[in-house]
Amino acid sequence: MQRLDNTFTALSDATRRAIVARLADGEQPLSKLAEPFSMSQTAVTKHVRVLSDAGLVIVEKRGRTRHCKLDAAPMKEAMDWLKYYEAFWADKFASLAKHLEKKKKQ
Amino acid sequence: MQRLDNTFTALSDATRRAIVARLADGEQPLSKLAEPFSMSQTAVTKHVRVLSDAGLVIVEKRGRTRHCKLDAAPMKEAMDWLKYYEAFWADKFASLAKHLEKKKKQ
DNA sequence: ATAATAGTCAACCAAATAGTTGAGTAATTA
DNA sequence: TAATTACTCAACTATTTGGTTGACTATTAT
Repeated sequence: MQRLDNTFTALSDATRRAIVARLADGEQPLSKLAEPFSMSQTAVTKHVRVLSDAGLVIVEKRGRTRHCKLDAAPMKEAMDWLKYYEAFWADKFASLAKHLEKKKKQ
Repeated sequence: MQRLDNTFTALSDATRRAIVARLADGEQPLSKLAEPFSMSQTAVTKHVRVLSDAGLVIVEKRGRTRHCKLDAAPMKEAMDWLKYYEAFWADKFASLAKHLEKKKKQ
C-alpha cells in the first residue's frame, strides 16, 4: 500500500519523470543529472530523494560524486495495479460485466 | 504532461485507490461511497474531486444525490508511460542494451 | 408543512511539497 | 598547498494536501 503510494507519488511530477527518462539512458552523477533542469541542484537532489524513497532510483556514493541509476522494479507493482482496470478502458461497454464475472470467479 | 501528473497524483493515495476499486463494482452515490471510510463525507468529496479532476471519476447530479462512476481511460496513458520501462524490470541485465537499441531505431 | 437526507461551501488547521539561499564538508585537480 | 568540484545540511518561504467543523441549500419522504 505504502509502496504504491510512494511509486505513484514519485511519478506524479514531471521533473521526476524526466529524471527517470534520463536515467533510462544510463546512470548519471547528480551534478550531470541536474544540469538540464532550471532549478538548483539541491532541488534536484530532493526529487532524487523522493525517487529513491520509492525505490525507483539507487544512489551510490563514489568518491565525491553520487551516481544515480534506475531501478524500475517498483513500476511493475504500479502497472499490475493499473492492469486490473484494463478491461474498463479496453471495452468500455462490456467492462463492468467482465469485471464482475472476473470477481465472481475469485 | 499535466494529465499524467493528475492521474499519478490521484492514484498516489490509498483512499482514492479504494474509491476507484469500489466504483469498479458499479456506480455509487457519494454518500454510499463515503460510508466505509473513517472520515467525513466532505473529506471523501475532496478525494472524489481529485479523481474527477484527473478524469478518472465522472460525477453526475441526479436529484439531490451525486452519482460517481469510474472512467478508466486516463489510466491507459499512465500504463503506456510505465510500459516504456517494462524492459527494465522484465530483464534487469539486458534492459539497458534493449532500451538503447529501441531508441536507436526511432 | 415538517423532517430527514444528500450534498455544498467557507473557514480553519497541521503537515507535506517544492522551491530557495548560504554555509560547510569532502574529494579531486592544479 | 590552494582552488575547485560535488555535494550535504539547515533554515526559511509559499503553496498544496488532507483533514476537520458548522452553517447553508436543495431535494425527497412523511
